[in-house]
Amino acid sequence: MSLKGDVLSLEKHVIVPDVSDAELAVLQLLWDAERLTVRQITEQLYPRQSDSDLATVQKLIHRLEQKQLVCRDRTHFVHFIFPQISRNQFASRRLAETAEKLTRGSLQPLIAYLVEAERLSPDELDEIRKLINTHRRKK
Amino acid sequence: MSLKGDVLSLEKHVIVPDVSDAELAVLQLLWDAERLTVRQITEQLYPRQSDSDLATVQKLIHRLEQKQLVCRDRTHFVHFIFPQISRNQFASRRLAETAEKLTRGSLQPLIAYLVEAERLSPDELDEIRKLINTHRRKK
DNA sequence: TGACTCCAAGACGGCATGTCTTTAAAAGGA
DNA sequence: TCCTTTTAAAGACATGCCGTCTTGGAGTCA
Repeated sequence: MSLKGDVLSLEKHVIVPDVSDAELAVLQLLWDAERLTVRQITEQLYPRQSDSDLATVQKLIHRLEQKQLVCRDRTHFVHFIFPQISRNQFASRRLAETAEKLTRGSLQPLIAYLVEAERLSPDELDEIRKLINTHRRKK
Repeated sequence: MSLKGDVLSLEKHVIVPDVSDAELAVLQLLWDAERLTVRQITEQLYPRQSDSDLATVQKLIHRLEQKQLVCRDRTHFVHFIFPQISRNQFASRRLAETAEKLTRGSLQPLIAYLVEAERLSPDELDEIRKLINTHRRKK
């Protein structure tokens, strides 16, 4: 598997709004399933599935919709919810923004940590090495 | 300058509490200055320097102290405030925690983004390459 | 028609955050 | 010494966000 993908086509400086824990839980389900109904999401997050649980998920979806992170198919009575951003895009943009805030732009500490703390497999390290090399040649 | 340093001695899974924007502003000053008094911090963050501004900074320091991110030298009437964690440690741990939360452990997207989006200078890329190489040799 | 499901809107308490007030103690100058 | 200023500490407060819950209206189906 390659490290490349939709991450490559990212435009810079696109601000992605932050999300709460509950909102993130909804997004995670959507990223795994591609599209879900509010009931399907509630089934997985709130086993009780009470009326208010359904309403809670509706509210979370509504807020995610306002943030342009999900969208609805409203053609039918029961709406389908779609993620409007990929997990990779969301993660990388949020992380880049956080890094900017914490280190004033220097991303060295994070990379060093990731490499040294053995959070990356040998294969991943190899992929990164290749990425860096091809990137260097382009300059 | 080397990428290595205190980052290398990180223990894994050390949770670092998140901080608010105002708290981070205080930390940034402390990281630049090594140690400061509450008044010195207030001078830079609140030009007015009113009584309540002083108190606000006191409160921020107090909360940072509870989070073990700063400590006080209380031997004199006017306390000196010290950072208890380096900028690199704080940034890398917070970023790693965020990455864990967003990508469920896979850190590939982030690395790929950082490399491709040209958020790293040639020097930084070179440092990372060296890090990876020495790390591979150790295995 | 009646029972059920869904969506939308609003209300609500809890919590974090930044600000402000107050009090007591210490410091420093006249 | 006395008085003023400065500091630290504690608490009160408004605001906004977050997750939850209730309600009302519309659509679906037996």
